[in-house]
Amino acid sequence: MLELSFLKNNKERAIQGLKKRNFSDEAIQVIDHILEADETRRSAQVELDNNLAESKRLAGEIGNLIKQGKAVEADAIKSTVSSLKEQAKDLESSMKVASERMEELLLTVPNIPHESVPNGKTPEDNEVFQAWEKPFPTLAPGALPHWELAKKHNIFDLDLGVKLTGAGFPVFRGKGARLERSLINFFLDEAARAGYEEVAPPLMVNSASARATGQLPDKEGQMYYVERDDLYLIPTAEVPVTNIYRDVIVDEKDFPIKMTGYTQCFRREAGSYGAHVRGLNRVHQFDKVEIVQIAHPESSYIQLEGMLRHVSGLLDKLELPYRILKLCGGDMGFTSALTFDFEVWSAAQERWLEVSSVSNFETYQSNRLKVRFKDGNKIRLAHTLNGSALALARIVAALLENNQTPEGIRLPKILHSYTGFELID
RNA sequence: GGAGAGAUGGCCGAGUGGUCGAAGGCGCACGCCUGGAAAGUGUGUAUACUCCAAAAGGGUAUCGAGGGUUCGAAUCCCUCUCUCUCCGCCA
Repeated sequence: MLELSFLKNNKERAIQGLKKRNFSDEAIQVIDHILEADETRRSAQVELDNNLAESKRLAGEIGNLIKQGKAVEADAIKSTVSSLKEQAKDLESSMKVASERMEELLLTVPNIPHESVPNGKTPEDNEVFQAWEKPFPTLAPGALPHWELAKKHNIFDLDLGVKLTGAGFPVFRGKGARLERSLINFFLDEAARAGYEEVAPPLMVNSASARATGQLPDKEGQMYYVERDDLYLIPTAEVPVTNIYRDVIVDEKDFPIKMTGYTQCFRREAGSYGAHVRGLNRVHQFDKVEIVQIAHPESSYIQLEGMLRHVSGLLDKLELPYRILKLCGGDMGFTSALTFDFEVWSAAQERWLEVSSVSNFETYQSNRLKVRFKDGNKIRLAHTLNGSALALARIVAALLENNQTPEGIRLPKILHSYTGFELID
């Protein structure tokens, strides 16, 4: 949620930002509506505050009069207070109506894109920030997509997942399960080396947490919901890990706060079916190591660059061809100010697969989370950032496809000590 | 799941209807004292919204959450949540 003060003081910038997100002129008027609602709320509050102050003063007077035994005078004032109280009810409700309307509208406004975000409407308009300069792996004729390789080498089984649970829940087996676990350990070890504190959070969160990181109300349909206990299965570790700092006033000395967490992620992915989601390309449950930072506003973009380097390093070590995209205004997530996507080349499918999304949310998320720090006497919102480092399922897909040989799948060197084998045959 | 006890500021802990955003202590910050430190001592030390051009200084709300009684609630009543103890169940 944007800060109201930002809209008040930087209205023109906000308008330009929404234009970059392809808001129509009509839709942009939401800003005026928000400011109007705020104006209404404020004037109602001033009146209410004055009313309550007067009631309080009179109530104190009544106390004194009663002590002095002047019951008649006290009763006279009581009726004044009662009528003040009647007015207060009305003022309170109009204040509530206005502030609810304001918040409702404010929630419909996405984050203002960073100035470097390219214009555009669709994924085709994303800017290639770092291209892959080296050659792609060349596969022997008859190379298989990863779902075929999975069957051949007994790495994972989607049909078995259907039996146990339903479509989109892969069952990893044998060396496939070991590969999965190896990648998790590798990613966590690398994150620890880069200074991220490891966190093993709950896989279910309450609605307050889901609201604070922005999954509610926007993405309610994307999360699995356990009605009986009013809990949501997390779609990403970002939710519980970032919420560690909900309502916390951070000591400035502790910036940047760096945390990493491995979790399974659960996504309903309602309405996405078809060939492009075959195999591990899109599943309901997958493993992911997430990196999260809470940073000082002045240095959050430096931290973002560090996160990009971290993710690049992982892909380099896994010897996977990848490129980095800077997302355009139309393709960026609702809450993000600047997002870079990492895509690995999936050689048999001959397509790029998104394996990481690294974003700076500036204060958009922290405004709902209330992650703040003291800047002198002022309390300011911190910046939050996060990125996948990395999402497992698609990495596995690319590793299988790119490294297939007639003898089997040759794993990159970095994984050998984790897996205990070099070849999946 | 059953029975009981409890929830107050960064922490501990007073406060059972009036001037209580809340005693006292600890912690923390700054000053005095000291050669330096400890001890001692003085001052300050919540958050949100809001008034004021800003600062200074006001106002309102907040004592787990929500509702109610009352002129007035941390204090009384109701609902919910959470924590602790005992029992039951159980990786």
